[in-house]
Order: sequence, then structure tokens, then C-alpha cells
Amino acid sequence: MSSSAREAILAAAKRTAQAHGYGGLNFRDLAAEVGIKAASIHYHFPSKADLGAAVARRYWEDTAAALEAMLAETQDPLRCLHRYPDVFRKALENGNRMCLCSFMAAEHDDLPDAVKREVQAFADVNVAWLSKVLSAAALAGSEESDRRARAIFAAIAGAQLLARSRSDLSLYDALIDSYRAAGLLPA
Amino acid sequence: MSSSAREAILAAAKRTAQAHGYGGLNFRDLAAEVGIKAASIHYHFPSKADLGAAVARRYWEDTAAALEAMLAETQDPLRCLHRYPDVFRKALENGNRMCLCSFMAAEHDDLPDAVKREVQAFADVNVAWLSKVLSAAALAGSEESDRRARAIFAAIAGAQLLARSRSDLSLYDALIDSYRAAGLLPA
DNA sequence: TTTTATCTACCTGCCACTTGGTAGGCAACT
DNA sequence: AGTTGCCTACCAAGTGGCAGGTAGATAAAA
Repeated sequence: MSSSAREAILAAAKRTAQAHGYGGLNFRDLAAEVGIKAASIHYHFPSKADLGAAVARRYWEDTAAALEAMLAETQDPLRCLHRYPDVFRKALENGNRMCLCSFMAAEHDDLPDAVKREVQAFADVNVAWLSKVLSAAALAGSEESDRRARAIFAAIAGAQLLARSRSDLSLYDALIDSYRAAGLLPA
Repeated sequence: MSSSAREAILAAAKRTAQAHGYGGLNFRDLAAEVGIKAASIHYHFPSKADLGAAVARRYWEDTAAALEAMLAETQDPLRCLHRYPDVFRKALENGNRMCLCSFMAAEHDDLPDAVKREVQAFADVNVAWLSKVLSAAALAGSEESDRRARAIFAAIAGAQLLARSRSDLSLYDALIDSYRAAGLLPA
């Protein structure tokens, strides 16, 4: 396997960044987790910025693929919309982690430009998908669906953040319920 | 002035933490900003955890006072509710910063317990105030108002996070508008 | 078929720098 | 005399990153 180490590094870095952010990434701990030496990571990712950008890029690529797969599978926009919060729920289930790009959004001022771009791409991917699904479900006009999509994305990110700060998964569920009750998400 | 340095440290630490989080706080830079030496900060705050907790505590105390003042001044719950998003907008206006406690919520796993407690207190203060105002405006039953308050708080935190990641203040305004259009916030 | 060269993927060892924190001193005020 | 408030000087641990080496695979040249 030529790039198994590279994949292992990406996977470990993703897990770490979801719990400790970009600033929490460091070559030594990452190397120990993968089972190689710190300097070897520089072979695959010359600088920390390269690593961070690669992790964030992989993150939104995976998310985009998962969302498209969900849509292709169910063929039901409303059902997809209903399941969308589960995407963010999974991170909380997995050791009270959070969306890598939400964390990095907070760290915005300290991110290399290449990383910032990937973080924005994650938001773009989510908003575009939500907008498409909202339109398909005929829940909003094509102009309004874009703004609604952004609102849903931001609200869910906030719910995840609040739930994480309490280590309380049920709080996340309650917040999603409240969004539905308030009309932000379809009931 | 006995505690002017202490106050200056707290103020500088607040500004820094709003842009770089708890992890971004460091004694050297803080001292330089205040005009004293790094070691001197340890006189006022023995450890970084003490400093972080003090900053977070002061943050929610100030917020609580500002919210109560707003309520006392206008005497109009609906008007207060309408102005609530401005509290979070101010951080963005001030150098694209964000709520100190939202940032620290992301850093949850790396926070000393004392800091975590103050971060939670900030959320409690906001939710309690919102809940009170919602009830007073007769917009929700006393049970429902609590859940609605949490939803509003989380959604606004998410909006701030997203707007910050784009350095786009108008995006924050657009998101608040969308929340109103969707019925999460009163129009 | 042996030799030479190149590439991959990793290693050891080091460097300059930053981190939070400590020890001890000193001058002013009470 | 004791306390307050700050200082200089230092430290151990950790940071990202770099220079240089090496074992093994591949492949072209002799």
C-alpha cells in the first residue's frame, strides 16, 4: 500500500481536529497515533498548513459524497431534510466531537489561507445541498431556499456547539426538535 | 490604583480570547499588551486556568448586567427580544471577533474544569434571560419558553460562527433575518 | 547479469522558538 | 516590619521544521 500511512495520518488528524481544532494538531502526537515518527509526516505533508488543508478538504469531500448518496438513495427530499441533522449528530455521538469546520471557523484568525478556503468549501457544500433539497421539496422558492439553507446550516452548527459544551447529546436532539417546532425545519 | 493592572489584564485577555480562544491566550503577549512582564501576571492570576476562569466569569457577568439593563430601560420584552441579536453582533463588529464562550465551547475538551463552569454559566444566563423575556412577551408558555430560549441562543451562536468564518457582518444580519422569516425569532 | 542510479518512505538527531511556571529580589506604601 | 505589586532571570517541556541518512524497490546501463 503506497499511501496507507497518508490515509492513516489524515484519519487521525481528522479525529484530533474534531476534538481540539487546528491548533490542537501536532506532529508528535499524530505520529505516535499512526505508529510512525513525527518527521515522517513532513514527507506526506510538508507543512502543518498542508496537513490542515488536506484534512479539511477530505472532510468536506466525504460530507458531500455522503449527502449525495443519501439523496440518491431515498429519492425523497423531505426525508433527506429530516435526516440532515443526523450528519452533525454523529460527531457528538463519537466522543462528544464536533464538526471539524465549525471548530476551524472559530479558529478563523489563526488559520493559513489554504485551510480557510477548505473550511468555507464545507459550508458551501452543505448550503448548496440544503438549498437544492429545499427547492426539490418545494418548501421554498429558489431564491428563498438559499437563505433558508444558510439559516438551517448555521442553526445546526450552533446546536452542536451548545450540546458539546454540555457533553449532552439529548440537548442536541431537543434543539433540533425546537427548530422544527419553531418552523425553521419542517416538522 | 490597586487593581488597575488586573483589570487591564482581564480586558486584554478578553479581547485575545474572543479572537484566538483559551488556547490562544499566553502570558507573554498579554503582558506586552498590558505593559508589564509575563511573570507579573502570575501575581494576579496564579495559573492560566485561574485567568481563563476569571475572564469567562467577568464575561458572563458583564453580559448579564447589560441584558438586565436593557430590560429595565425599555420595559418592553418584545423590543428586547428584537435587540438581543445586537449583543452578538457587536463582537463581529469589533474586529470580526466572536463570543468568548462560543469559542471556549468549541475548546471544551481542553478547558480546565473551572473554566468550563463559567462557560456554561454564560449560556445559562442568556437562556434564562431569553426565557424570561419570551414569557413576558407571552410568546410561549413557561415550559416552552425555556426550550425556545435555548433554540434562539444556539441559532444565534451558529450565525455568529458562520459569519465570522466569512468575515462577513452582513451574512450575520441575513441569518438573523432568516430566523425571523422562519419564525424562530418574532418578526 | 551485474552495476549504477533513482525513487519512496521512513528514520535519527537536532534546531530555534514558545509555552506555563518558579525563585528571589526590590522599592513603595501601610 | 510587613504587605503589595512588580521586576529579572531562569527552567523544563513542548512546538514546527530541517538536514542528512538508510533500507528496500525499481529500472536502466554496462
